[in-house]
Amino acid sequence: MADFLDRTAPALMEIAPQKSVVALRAAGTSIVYDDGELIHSRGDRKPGVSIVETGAVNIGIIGRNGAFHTVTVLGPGHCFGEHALFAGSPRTHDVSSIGRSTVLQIKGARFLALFEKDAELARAIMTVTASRANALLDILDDIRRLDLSTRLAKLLLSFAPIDAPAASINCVQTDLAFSLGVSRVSLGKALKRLEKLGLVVVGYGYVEMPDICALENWATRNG
Amino acid sequence: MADFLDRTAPALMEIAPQKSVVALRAAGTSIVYDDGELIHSRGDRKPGVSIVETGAVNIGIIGRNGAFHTVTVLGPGHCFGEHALFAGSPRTHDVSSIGRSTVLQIKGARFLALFEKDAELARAIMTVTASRANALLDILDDIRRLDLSTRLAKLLLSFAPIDAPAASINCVQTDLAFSLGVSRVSLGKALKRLEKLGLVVVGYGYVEMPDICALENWATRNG
DNA sequence: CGTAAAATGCTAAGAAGTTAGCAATTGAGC
DNA sequence: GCTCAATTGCTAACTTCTTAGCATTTTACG
Repeated sequence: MADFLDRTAPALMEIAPQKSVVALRAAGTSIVYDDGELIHSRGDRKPGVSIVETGAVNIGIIGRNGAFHTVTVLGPGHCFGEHALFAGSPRTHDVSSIGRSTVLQIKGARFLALFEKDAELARAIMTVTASRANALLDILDDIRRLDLSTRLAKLLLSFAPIDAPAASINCVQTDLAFSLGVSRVSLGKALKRLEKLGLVVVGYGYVEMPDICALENWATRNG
Repeated sequence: MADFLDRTAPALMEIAPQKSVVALRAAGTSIVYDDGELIHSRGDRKPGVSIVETGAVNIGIIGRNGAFHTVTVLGPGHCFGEHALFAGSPRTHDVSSIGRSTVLQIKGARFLALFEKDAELARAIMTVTASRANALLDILDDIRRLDLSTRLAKLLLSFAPIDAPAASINCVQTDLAFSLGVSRVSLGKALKRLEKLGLVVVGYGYVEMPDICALENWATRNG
């Protein structure tokens, strides 16, 4: 399940200039994590920036009942930990590995030193953070203003390749429900509403959007 | 109605070193706005950073029905517009003046030039943005995980002075409902629940927290 | 002081979401 | 090809929130 922050915001390693990428790699240590292994815990006070090199990581919170509430999933090139570093707060989320992953770990002080010297890196990390804040504000607005079907349509559209006239995405309803923060039952109902309107086709492990343009128009009309 | 981003995240002008503050003032133009005057519109593509000098501004979205959905209110020292500038996106919100306000307007290119030269300023704006992203993530998590009474308790606590044993805050229920994105009826019910537990006292235009510590404990137990 | 506006309190009907559980369908792997 | 786990579809009872409306209380101010 790739997710909104991974898609809505650019990856640090993709927008940073080559020389900054090299400097980051030199400043950190690559660590391999097994499936499910905990990378950081909420409350940790040892700040640092981590960058996914291979695989993917799950950012979320472990609730009191032990269930993991996923906030987002980050893939290669994406960074995390910079919020806590710059805000000076303890880590706000638990991070665990999805499958086997490689993560570049850079100590807080090292990263800040690079940030001070390298204005291009500074601008890149600022761009990532600003884009994420934007995405979060959007989601918050959507939750307040739009009904579930519309939010679902927007989520599905965010998975579609740009400029494609139609698309089919592989996903299970449980994950879609997670992303939107609702139950599977509610998500199923919302999907059915879209299906009745002819905007999507629901299948086992996939959702098709036969006319992305129509879906976009519908979502725009509602929001 | 001061609001969460104003309280949860530091103000740029307060954490930036004096010399950066001076440079920012020199780089921008102060403009005075009347009550309700529109400062920026959602969709604007002319990027720039704005800093509130006096008064306050309302960040929000004007819905299709014409109603203004407030996202946050920013007071003196706080900046806005940097998301759109760094993310390279059009402005995502409408900004209007609350009462008469003075806003320092800095053109995008000028701000970026300062950002490149002045690492301390870069760090300050990064700190503000990271703190805001943190706050937004927290709110999103809360919406998914906590019931309304608990979220209300956390909101009220965010208005209380630090380390005070008790507090009374001036606010109308309509504004609290807005902040939490719920109706006034639901907010009233949530307030009543807290009142029955003896955690708050509700009055006309104010809410008292006679025992902040007890309220904090209760909110923590629930979330 | 008296009045009007603002704010709160409350009700009722209905919409939407939740949990829990079970049946039916699909597909992956032996 | 069969089996079984994963996934989807659906129902029912329950909870929460919404809208709409009106009564009551409080405050501001002429």
